[in-house]
Amino acid sequence: MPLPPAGAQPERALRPQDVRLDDTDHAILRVLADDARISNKELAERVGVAQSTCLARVRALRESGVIRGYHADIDPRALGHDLEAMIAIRLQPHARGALRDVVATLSRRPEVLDVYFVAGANDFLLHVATGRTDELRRFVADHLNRDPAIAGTETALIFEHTRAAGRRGS
Amino acid sequence: MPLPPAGAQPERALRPQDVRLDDTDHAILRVLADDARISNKELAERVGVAQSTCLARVRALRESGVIRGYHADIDPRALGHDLEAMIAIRLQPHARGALRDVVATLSRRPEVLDVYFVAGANDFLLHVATGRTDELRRFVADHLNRDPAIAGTETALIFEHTRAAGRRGS
DNA sequence: AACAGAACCGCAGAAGCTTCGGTATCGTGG
DNA sequence: CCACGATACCGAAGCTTCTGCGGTTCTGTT
Repeated sequence: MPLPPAGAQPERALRPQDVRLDDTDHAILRVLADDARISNKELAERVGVAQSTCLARVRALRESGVIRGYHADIDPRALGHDLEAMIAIRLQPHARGALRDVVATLSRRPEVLDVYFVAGANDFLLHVATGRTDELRRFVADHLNRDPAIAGTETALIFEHTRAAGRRGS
Repeated sequence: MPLPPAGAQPERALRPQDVRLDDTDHAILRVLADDARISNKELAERVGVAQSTCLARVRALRESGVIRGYHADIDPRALGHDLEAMIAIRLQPHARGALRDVVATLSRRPEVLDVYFVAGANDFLLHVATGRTDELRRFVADHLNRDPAIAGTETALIFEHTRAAGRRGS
């Protein structure tokens, strides 16, 4: 993968789907997807390139947007969030234009983990985590049912959530 | 948070929901959730403790299971996965006992990103990413519809997926 | 075969990591 | 009220890693 020009970052010169990745890039991504805190030295050894080369590759992947970020995976239970749920939400037909605003507001709530905009009967899904059932009920009542743009919701409790193979570098 | 005894790791002495976290721990988690590749030195400065203390805290959080891992967030489009979907799956009533096996097999597929076990009409949700619509159709046909344990599926294409506030450290 | 451009490597100064001994704080029991 | 142990914190220092740079190799073109 070519390094970006030395001058000011193009920021978005090419979209991630247009970037050409070779085997070394794939190996780097696979390792970092599994352990983002690995040292550059060990990463370089594992993928079989020099440390300096490896560092340049990782930077290029980061700047081109292929790597969107590095995140610690925190157990929600440790934060007092023992309950997770997936909430499917339908908007009022006339309110579709306000979809972005509705979601932006919801995204700022600490209970909300992920937002999925979907096709079909529902407009988007909210992955949320709360302390207990009454807290979840309150979230749905106060922030969803009260909003006139929202036509309906369907809440499904999550018993368990696991990251699968695709998350660990195909 | 107390460090585990020097001897062999208890591995699971206490569950994440029982761990007591103080403000420093919360600050550490907040920073690491946002940028897992930050250096220990800078992390220590941001949360206002010595590097040595910070390192001990992070290790304790990791070993107690509060931090489940560190992962690079890879744009699926860079891997040739331009299409994401959420698939709701119902099992045959008599096949509920085999739920674990069904999911374990599916989890190994590179297309599968997340598995959510849920309550309600559906038994679990699959968050998947594939190259194109025909690849998604093939996945559903070959791995879901063909399985006799699976009673039905509902596929919803994902237009966009964003991480919300709860992912960035309450 | 000569050349240009890109990618890679090793090196070395700079920066960061991690262990260790010492200190402060807190709670308990004499 | 003080001695004591346990706990957590800090600073320092040796060791490791990081990272920019110049030189080299590789690849594809003319």
